[in-house]
Amino acid sequence: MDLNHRKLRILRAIVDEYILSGAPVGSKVLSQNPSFKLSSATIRNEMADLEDLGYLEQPHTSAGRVPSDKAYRLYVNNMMQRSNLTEDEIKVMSAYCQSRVKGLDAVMRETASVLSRITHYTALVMMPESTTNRLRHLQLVPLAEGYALVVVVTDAGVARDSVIRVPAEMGADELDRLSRLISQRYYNCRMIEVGDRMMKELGGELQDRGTFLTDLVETMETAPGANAHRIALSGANNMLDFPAYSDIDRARQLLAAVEKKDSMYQMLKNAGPFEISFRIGSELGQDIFSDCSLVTASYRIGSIPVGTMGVIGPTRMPYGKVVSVLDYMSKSLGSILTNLLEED
Amino acid sequence: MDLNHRKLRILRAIVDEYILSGAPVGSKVLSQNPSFKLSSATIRNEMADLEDLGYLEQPHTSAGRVPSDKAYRLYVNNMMQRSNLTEDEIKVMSAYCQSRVKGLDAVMRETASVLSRITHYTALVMMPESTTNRLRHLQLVPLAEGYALVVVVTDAGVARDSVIRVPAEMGADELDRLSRLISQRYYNCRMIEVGDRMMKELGGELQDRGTFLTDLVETMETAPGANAHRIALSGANNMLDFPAYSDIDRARQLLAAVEKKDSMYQMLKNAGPFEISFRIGSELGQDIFSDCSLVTASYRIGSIPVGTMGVIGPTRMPYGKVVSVLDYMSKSLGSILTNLLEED
DNA sequence: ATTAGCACTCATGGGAATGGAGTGCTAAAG
DNA sequence: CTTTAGCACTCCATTCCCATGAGTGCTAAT
Repeated sequence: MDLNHRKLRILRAIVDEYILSGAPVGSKVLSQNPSFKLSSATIRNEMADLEDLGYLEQPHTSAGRVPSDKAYRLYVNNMMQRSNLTEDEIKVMSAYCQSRVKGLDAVMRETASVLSRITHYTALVMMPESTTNRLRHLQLVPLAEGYALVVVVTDAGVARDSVIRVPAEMGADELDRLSRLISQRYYNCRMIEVGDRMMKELGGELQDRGTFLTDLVETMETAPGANAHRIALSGANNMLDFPAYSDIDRARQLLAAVEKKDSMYQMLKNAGPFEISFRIGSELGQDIFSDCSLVTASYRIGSIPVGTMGVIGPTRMPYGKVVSVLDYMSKSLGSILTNLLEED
Repeated sequence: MDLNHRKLRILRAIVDEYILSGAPVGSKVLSQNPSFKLSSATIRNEMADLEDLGYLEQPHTSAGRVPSDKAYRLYVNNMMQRSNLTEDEIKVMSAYCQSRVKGLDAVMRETASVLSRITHYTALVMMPESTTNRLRHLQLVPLAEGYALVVVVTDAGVARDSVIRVPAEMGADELDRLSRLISQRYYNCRMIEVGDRMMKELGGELQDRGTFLTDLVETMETAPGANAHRIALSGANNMLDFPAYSDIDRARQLLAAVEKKDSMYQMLKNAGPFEISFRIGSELGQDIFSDCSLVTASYRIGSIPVGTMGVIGPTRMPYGKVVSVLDYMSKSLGSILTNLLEED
């Protein structure tokens, strides 16, 4: 008993049908599909086999069959085909592409928003980060006495701000001089190297400034990609749309999980820099997401993958459609960023 | 038939009880309260009166009474008293106060997070904004040819970044020169004036740069408070905790409404710069929030109100507790910001 | 003015009955 | 050996009914 051609065809039909209807599919509806010239009894036998093989599950004795995670995995690997986008969808997405000239933050939020609106699922977009990030500019802006705002700009086109203490005797002039010095000397250096070099090369000059230099370096390093670990999220409430979460308690847990941006970030990160990748149900390794799948696509600046975007939906999502949308959006975002940030 | 002393006492007891239990309160439980030396029948009569006056409502004939919005309004105006904070709550809040030295963004998010964790409701915190915001620093960082990142820093301690086009012939040097010029010349100018002055004073020098100057000014002005219209939000999923939203459909609508940050911003804004203000149920003017109240508190930098924070919860929230928490948090945030940003 | 008493209303929750979808098995047909 | 028709069986979902109980409004007595 193995997966012969007929079993594959039946399995595929079941997955397609279940994705469409959301209800367990029985042998009868399949036998009515004119492309099968089989009776419901035959199909029942095959379905029993498929269940033994772990591809199908039965919610209860007298219900139809539901695909297992294993079945979805097989489906996305071998059976799925991308579906075409509708005109409406293309319209929304290309409108989004035109609306440039904004901060990176806004672009990311907008991307997530479009993704979730089109798919009706929850969208996650990781801020671009790369180990090859380079320094563009550093500015220390004096605030109250003893405090300064550190603004770091990298070639990822993002300003990140945080506040550090500075020795009281350092005035605006000196902070400005220092900003200029660092900006010039380390222009275009990789962020991962800047810290070390600063410690070595500026340590002498600043040795009587207490912990100022170490603080500054630490601040710069905790923002290695200038946006490390940040994600944009949109459409979390769409989760409530699908029936698996009609139980209010589970819904709450789910939303709470989604609100933890750290762990969402990890999920995206774990997906790796692949063009398209799938995590199905149990593969996500989190109980609360056992009925969900995460489909991700990485986006590139030039040819270097710098981030990942993804969609979380029910395991029975229309993968073909979602893949098409992600493909389109990741390329759009990539080209927007590339245009904006590429070395001249 | 007017609101004599006894009616007020009864009404107050009903509100207190209902806030505690969440179930319609009947005449019997009140008559068992030893502080009333009245039979349930007497109380029933009074309750009927209170219903006629619009302070109570009956979900159905044989249920107890539930306070109306009008009753809550009376309650918060005249009857409510602040409740003391528990040691745990104070511990959480003071821990939060100690964790300084972060970007403003992080402080705001943290504030919202603490608020929602303590109250178990949804917390909103408006970014500080003020018509008296002053420019600290402007930096134009060259990106790809023809693009530059604009970083605006105001005395609200925030960097805001967005991208604009620049004439191709303007090199890094010139952008830097211009940044320095603007930063110096307009240092400490009110943001609302900077735009006009720049147009007048720099128009000549930059007249052959196409729309560059207008673009720059517009960018700076759309960030008048450097953070205009931005809010931090936390604990939206707490909404699902309360029974009024156990209906999954309503829950979805609610979450969708909360996710619209614009309208949430407006709600905060409408509350005005009062120390504490309440919006109860229908007073919020949005159907979906008809079972919710918004309690807000403004926070100050020095003595100037620059923003508002608030908590959205069910109309039957423990107002006394929420007011205490908001009071504490708004003062904490105010002092954190004041320390950080006050003129030296 | 207050209260005891009583009839009445209505939401709630627990069976019991019903209908229907879908299965597994068996035996017959191809 | 494979396929199919037929049938008994299982289990869920829906509906209906009824008992229960909380709470009310009204009336008459205190």
